[in-house]
Formats: sequence, structure tokens, C-alpha cells
Amino acid sequence: MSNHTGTGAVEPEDGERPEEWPPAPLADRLGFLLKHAQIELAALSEPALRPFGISGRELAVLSVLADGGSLSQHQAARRLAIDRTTMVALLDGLEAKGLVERRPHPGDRRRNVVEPTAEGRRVMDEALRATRDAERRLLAPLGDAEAKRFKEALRALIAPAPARGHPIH
Amino acid sequence: MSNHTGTGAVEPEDGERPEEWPPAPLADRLGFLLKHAQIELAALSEPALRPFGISGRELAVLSVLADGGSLSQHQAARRLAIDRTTMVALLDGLEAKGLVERRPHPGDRRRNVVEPTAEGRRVMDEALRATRDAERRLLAPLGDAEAKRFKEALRALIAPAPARGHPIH
DNA sequence: GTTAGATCATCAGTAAAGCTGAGGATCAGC
DNA sequence: GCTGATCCTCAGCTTTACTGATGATCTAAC
Repeated sequence: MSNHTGTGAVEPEDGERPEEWPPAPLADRLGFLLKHAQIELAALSEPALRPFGISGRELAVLSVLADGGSLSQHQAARRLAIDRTTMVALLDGLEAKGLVERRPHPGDRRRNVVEPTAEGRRVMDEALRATRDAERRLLAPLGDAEAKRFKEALRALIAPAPARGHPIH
Repeated sequence: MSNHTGTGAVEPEDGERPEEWPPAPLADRLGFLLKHAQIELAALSEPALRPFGISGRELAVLSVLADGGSLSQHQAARRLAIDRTTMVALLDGLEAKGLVERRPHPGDRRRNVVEPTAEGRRVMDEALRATRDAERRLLAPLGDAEAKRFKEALRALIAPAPARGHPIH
């Protein structure tokens, strides 16, 4: 998950160049920068979530379910843009921890209605606080205004391409 | 690699809410935004790299080696912040394609000196052009100035924490 | 109404990325 | 000339995510 120590910092090298971070040829590569931003965030988030016994992905599932009002597994998977089969495994874990409940859909017996339990909502609320704190620490080097701008840029990048629109599955 | 279609766009739902993207409870979550920015970039980069038969990670290795001037495997791994054992596999692949060369280090027989071949440099140059183009397309929604600002913010996030400094391995 | 095709949840198998731990070879300090 | 550290390699594990198949159920066309 995190590389060695959680930050990319590296000691000066034996004989050679003083070792830069990020290394010159990659300092401008978006893929590299995004990847390591994620690694840093994970290094902060994981310890923050450990007390709650859930992962960031599980927290995301809880958030979507709590917001969604009786979603089927497939609907929840679509909102998170994760695979239907991945959702099965994710819900198995959350259900085993007593954080979500699967019930048969009243009008369609193929579906499960998935909802957080009371305990699930409680854990979610606390875990959300913890991860927001982790985010805040990652973003600390930027000012408040710059951090907001940064998030907006990210949202602009992942927004659907101008005029697409094909069925997904 | 990419989820369903490469963008997170999703059709309006059958009965329920019109389905937003990113979904409301995650629109402000940094982890979610970073992850999907990466997915979008991968969806653009992979086709761009396919003609060259290398992955983004392999391109990164080539870049570091070309810049580094006779690095050992361990040195290269440290610069990229990847595991030493991962580097072994990565170099096996690049060597099999004739893009890098392992030679014994003159003064230290434990080490390999790893360098791109002439072909490796040629492929690297072209592949770099292709991925820069993919980046440019991802960043298109931001203006030029905003894109630059965005990258600088990312660099600020992954910079080593203020006053750390412990040996890595 | 019955049947053909779509949809939902699930499972088995696979692949990529990354890590740990162990090994053998070599080097450096004492 | 030992002892401990360093470098490369390999085997095995974990996580995340996908494909494809199966069975149950729904929908629509007939």
C-alpha cells in the first residue's frame, strides 16, 4: 500500500547525485504525480481508519448506501463505478461486520436492497471525520483556497467527456 | 484497468434519481477523485502506449535510467520509489524486449549497471511524446495556466514531509 | 399464457501490482 | 579472515479488479 515509509523522501545517495524528489524525469509526469499523491493519502488514511476496522473503499460503499435510499447492489456498484462482482465481495465483508444489511427487494426478487445498519451509520460518521482529517493533513501544504481549487480541478478532470453517453453494461 | 468505458459517465437510472457524477457523497472525497483521475489518465495512456509495447511503469523506468547515468537496480528502484523485487520483474520484461541492458558493475560485482539500449531510447522518446499527448487531453478541461497550477499542487503534496529523514531500507 | 431475451447476484478462475522473507554472492570494517 | 551489511533473485502471499458462467427472475413479444 504505502511505499517504504509513507513519504517518498529518500536519503542522499552514497557517491552520486544528491537524489531529488520527485526525480527530474518524472517530476512533470501526471501519472507519477497522481500515483504518489494517492500513496501519500493512503499512508495518512489507513492509520486513521484502522480503529474502525474498515477500508477506504468500504467507507465509500457505506457513504453511497447511506445517501442512496435503498439501492440494489448493481445500482450501488454503478454509482461507485466499480464492478458488480467486486461489490459482492465488498458487501460480504461489510455484512460480516454487521455494517450493512441485504434484504430481498419487495417488487423484484432478483435484487437485493442494501442498506447500512444503525451501527454502519455510526461507524461511517466517525470514519468520515477521521478521513477528512487525513485529507486535511495531506492538503496542508496548499492553502485553503488553493486546496479548494485543486479539488475542483480534479472534479473537472473526471467529469464525463463533453458529449458521450452510451449504456454501460 | 479502466472501468467500464473509460469515463465515469453513466446513463440516467430506470426509476430513481437521475444519477450524478461524481456521486454526491463522494464528490468531495480526495481519495475517490484521485483514483478516478488516474483511471481516466490510464484510459487515455494505454491506447497511446500500445504501439510501443510498453506500459506506463516501464516507460517510467526507461526515463529514470536514461536520465540517471549508470544506475544500479536498487538505485533505480529508489528513485522510482518502487520495491527492489518489483524492479527485478520490470527489468526482466524490458530486457526481454531489448530495451535495457544489464551489465556487471565494474567495481562491485554484486551490482548490475542498468542502461537503456539505443532501441530503448528511441522507443522511450516516441512513447514519451504519446503519453504527453494523453496528459494534454486529460488536462484539456483546465486552461493552460490552471493545468500548470494543478501539477504544481500535486508536486507540493508529494514533497517530503517538512523535517523527516530516516534511512529507507 | 408462454417463451425468448434481458437483468441481477453469485462464484470460479485469472491477471496485475506490490509486498515479505529467504537465498547466495559479494563487499567493507575491524 | 570474520561479521555484518548490501545487492540481486526467487517463491509465495495479498489486494484489487476483471471475465465468463450459472441460476433465478423479470419483461416483452408473440
